[in-house]
Amino acid sequence: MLSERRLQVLRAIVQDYVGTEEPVGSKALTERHSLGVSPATIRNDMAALEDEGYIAQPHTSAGRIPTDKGYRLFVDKLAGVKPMSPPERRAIQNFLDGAVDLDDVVARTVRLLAQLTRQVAVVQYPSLTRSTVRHVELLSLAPARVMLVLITDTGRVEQRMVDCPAPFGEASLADLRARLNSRVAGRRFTDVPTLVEDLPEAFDIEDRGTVSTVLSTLLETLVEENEERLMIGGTANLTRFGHDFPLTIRPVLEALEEQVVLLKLLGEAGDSGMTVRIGHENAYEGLNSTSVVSVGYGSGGEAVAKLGVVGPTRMDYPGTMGAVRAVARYVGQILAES
Amino acid sequence: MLSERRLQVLRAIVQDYVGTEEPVGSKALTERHSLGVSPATIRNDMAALEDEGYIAQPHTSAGRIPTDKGYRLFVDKLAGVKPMSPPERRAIQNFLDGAVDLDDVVARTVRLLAQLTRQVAVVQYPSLTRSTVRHVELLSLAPARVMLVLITDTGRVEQRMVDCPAPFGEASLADLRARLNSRVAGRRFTDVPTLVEDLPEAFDIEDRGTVSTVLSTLLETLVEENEERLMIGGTANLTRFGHDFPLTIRPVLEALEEQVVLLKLLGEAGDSGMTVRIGHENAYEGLNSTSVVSVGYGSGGEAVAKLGVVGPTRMDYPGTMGAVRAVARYVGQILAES
DNA sequence: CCTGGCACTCTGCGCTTGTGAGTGCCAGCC
DNA sequence: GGCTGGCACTCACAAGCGCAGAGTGCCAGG
Repeated sequence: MLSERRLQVLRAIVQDYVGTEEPVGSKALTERHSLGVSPATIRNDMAALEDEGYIAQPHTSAGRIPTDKGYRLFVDKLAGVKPMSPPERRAIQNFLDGAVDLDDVVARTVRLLAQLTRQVAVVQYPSLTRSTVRHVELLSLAPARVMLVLITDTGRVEQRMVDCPAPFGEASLADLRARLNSRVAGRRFTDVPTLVEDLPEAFDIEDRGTVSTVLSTLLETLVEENEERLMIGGTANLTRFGHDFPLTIRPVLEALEEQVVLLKLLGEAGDSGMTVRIGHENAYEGLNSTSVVSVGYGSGGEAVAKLGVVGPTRMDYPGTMGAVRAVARYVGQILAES
Repeated sequence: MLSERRLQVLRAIVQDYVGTEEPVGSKALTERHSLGVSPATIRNDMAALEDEGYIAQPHTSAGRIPTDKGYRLFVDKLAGVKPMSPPERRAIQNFLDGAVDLDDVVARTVRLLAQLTRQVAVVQYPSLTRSTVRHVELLSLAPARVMLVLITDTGRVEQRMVDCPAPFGEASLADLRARLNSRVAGRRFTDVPTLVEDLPEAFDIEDRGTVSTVLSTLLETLVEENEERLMIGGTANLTRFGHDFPLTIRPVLEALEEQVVLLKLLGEAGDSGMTVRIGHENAYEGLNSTSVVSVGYGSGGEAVAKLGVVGPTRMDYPGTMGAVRAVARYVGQILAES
């Protein structure tokens, strides 16, 4: 177990390193923090911290930098979440309030997060599977061609073309529309399959094929869109990384383009509360030198999707966590209102 | 006027420089291209080309590299568009054919373009203003709350909530829906305002307020969405730029995040045919060391939006132009089918 | 108008050296 | 037992130097 002072030393190292981006030595530490002991003592503490794996030296006879394990301890025990200041909160709210539709909400959220944290922001669109159906609309575009439009409670809209096996009258279409909506409107997406199971039986034999086709397209939409969408922004902030660019930045950009990777990343994060994944804690190799701070957001008490930021392991954790939490909270409010 | 051989020399310089990324000297030129003259002669030609501003030396006594003006001449006079090979064409078509909806078409196009050109790809969503209305749907969600859904011929869907000044019956709504569609379905977006101008007059006095509200929301949607959306991809390819990263890559990433800048960029490009903007020809400062190759695409003969790639001025112009043209062509086909 | 030759000018690389920050360890002090 | 000052040691990094190589411009001759 580490003594209180050694924890203080670790905290000081993390703070200084985050600020200066340079390995921090024992002398500098005593000068910048009033620890009440001499550099030599700090050196002993540092040696102990290094033995335990919390800090490391880039080269012999250089200062120390925190390891992933060191950051982990810092985040868990030594640092809180820095709340946003009232003016910042107002700015967030004002900025998000101007959104006109879901796309706009997501786009604004990404921009906001990227600006606040000066890092790369990732925002997942509200997930279909956890949402409920607001309305299903069917439009006849041609005698045997129907457009299916699905509207969710979060304002998301999906549409699909359906080629019917047989012509389908306007009256039957209206009938199907009415029956469909009375069954699924307001229900969760996951419940839809069982709710519509026996629907074809209510129709004349010649329409059943078409009804089945429409329904299976609807179910497909639910499943397919389960591969959810997301939006990223602030990639220019990557250039603030170390100056050892190409090697660092490349895999990160690649990871960001692979939405699958990102979705998995967000998915793995805990369902409630904020999750911080530091360096090698990220399963994806390209993100081994980055940290991901993520949190769920939602219109009610329940999370419908996640958002977060990706930045260097050497980041301002309290500030970043504060910004992420605040943004998630306000986005949830906006969604609840619309 | 430049002699034929000097043009050949310029072409050779561009090709070699694009290939090797290093300034090319007179000796190397004679070795790699059979120009039939000695290095000394080439030197004279180079001096002439430099006087005319087509090439430049990074430092005294280094090889030459093409200037923006040099690339311009190369693109205009010395190089054609390199057509895609049949297997490549098939691959493009196969890849795009798998798309399930408009978002997917755009997403796949971006990926494809980025992979083919190994550069940053930009694809604009089919523009609303140049599209036609396929259908307008009105849904009553609450007595005084209507959802407006606009579906375009390119498959794009926009929706808006409308808060009505007075409760609006299901019958009136159906009436409005029918009248609205009979007027605007199949018409161009730009024509809609005049087409619906006198519509409120056809309704009872108590409904007119609501009808006007709905219509003005519709018109707003048309205008607002005129600020069009786009998707970008392949930013990881930026890391293949020079090794003088931070300075080069940063402004480019920033430009790519500013959709406004990109839209302007695409907008400025000629409406028909392929446009190549080289280096300083780009109005936006951050893109002064990049070239943009763009072209319109559309479902019919007419362009509904544009797509293109952003890369270093030192790019393989014939290959890039070939890829951009081929992709645009196939995307147009896909859109026409759906 | 082309060519070969020649002197000149740079950049880039490898080498050496010096400096400074930082460490580890030890003996002494409280 | 824990803290402190002192001391020798290690390395990364910057500066200075010399050298090789690539490339140029120019000129005289074919």
